[in-house]
Amino acid sequence: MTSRDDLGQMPGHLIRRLNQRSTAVFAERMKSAPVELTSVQYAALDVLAREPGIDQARLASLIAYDRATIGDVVKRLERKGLVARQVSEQDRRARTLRLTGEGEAALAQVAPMVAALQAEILGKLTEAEQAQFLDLVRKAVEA
Amino acid sequence: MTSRDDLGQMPGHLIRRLNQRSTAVFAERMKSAPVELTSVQYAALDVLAREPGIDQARLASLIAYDRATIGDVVKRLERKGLVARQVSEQDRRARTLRLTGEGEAALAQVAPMVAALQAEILGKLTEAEQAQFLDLVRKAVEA
DNA sequence: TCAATATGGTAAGTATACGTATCATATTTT
DNA sequence: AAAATATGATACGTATACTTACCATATTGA
Repeated sequence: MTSRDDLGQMPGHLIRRLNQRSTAVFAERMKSAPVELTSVQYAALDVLAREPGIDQARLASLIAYDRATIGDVVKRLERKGLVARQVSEQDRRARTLRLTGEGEAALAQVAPMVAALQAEILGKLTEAEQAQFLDLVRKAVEA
Repeated sequence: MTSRDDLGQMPGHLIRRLNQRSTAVFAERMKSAPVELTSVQYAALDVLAREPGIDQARLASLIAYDRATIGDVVKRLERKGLVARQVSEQDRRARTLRLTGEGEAALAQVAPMVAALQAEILGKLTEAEQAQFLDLVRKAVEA
């Protein structure tokens, strides 16, 4: 054929397709949720439940996004009434973030669904393979 | 702590971060390339070199994207002068795609860099682990 | 053959994602 | 304290990504 490597064997391509599958499964399952969230929005709510009062920069660093992206995500969560934003008293540049009551409720309702859907993302693998895979990914993205 | 699963252990989150690393490595290496391509643009060129004359729908299916996304990708490649688009004679709805001379040259220059960068994406893993990882991903995204 | 259906492409809308620049405010350095 | 630097947030630009709707053209079926 050609001397070029097959695209379908390249890590980058395979990883992209797996991520695609992951987001597709997430979106599909969320269709039947009381509050429809994207996976990024869920991640943000999850972190804010654990660490209320952090600012956007810290939120971004905790879920590994850049500030610009998180700004928009938070804006949408605020518009949905799930997150409240407030100018920090210690640092007037920063906005501290908190879940609203509605945000807490949404997270509580959605969390079990999200936990359940995780296995489906790797549904083509046996349980042993899933565990192995997760070990490898954790190592691959390690700081 | 809480009863919720740790985000950092969830497949979806880990896969997203790995994909993030993958695209970051790609973009970083491309900065020193003669023609700067995104990974999707590279994938499109690669497929068109192997199968000249296919239309956008077929291209989309071969690299696992939807038609709308590929439409924009092709538009940008056409604007860069790397791909030529032509109304199909067999099917007037379809546009057949071909690399231009410039597109061929760009692909030839970039292909070795792309092949080389793949190992870096999984650079935190040993070679044996990389092979293992790829086997698992291939199985996970299998049709 | 003509209606029903399917398919290729585009348009519009939404949501990521990131780089760079800019502004406001903090912190550090001199 | 003034200057230099760093940092939080936003704005803007570019590029994915996917859904739904729509138009044009093909194919299928009655």
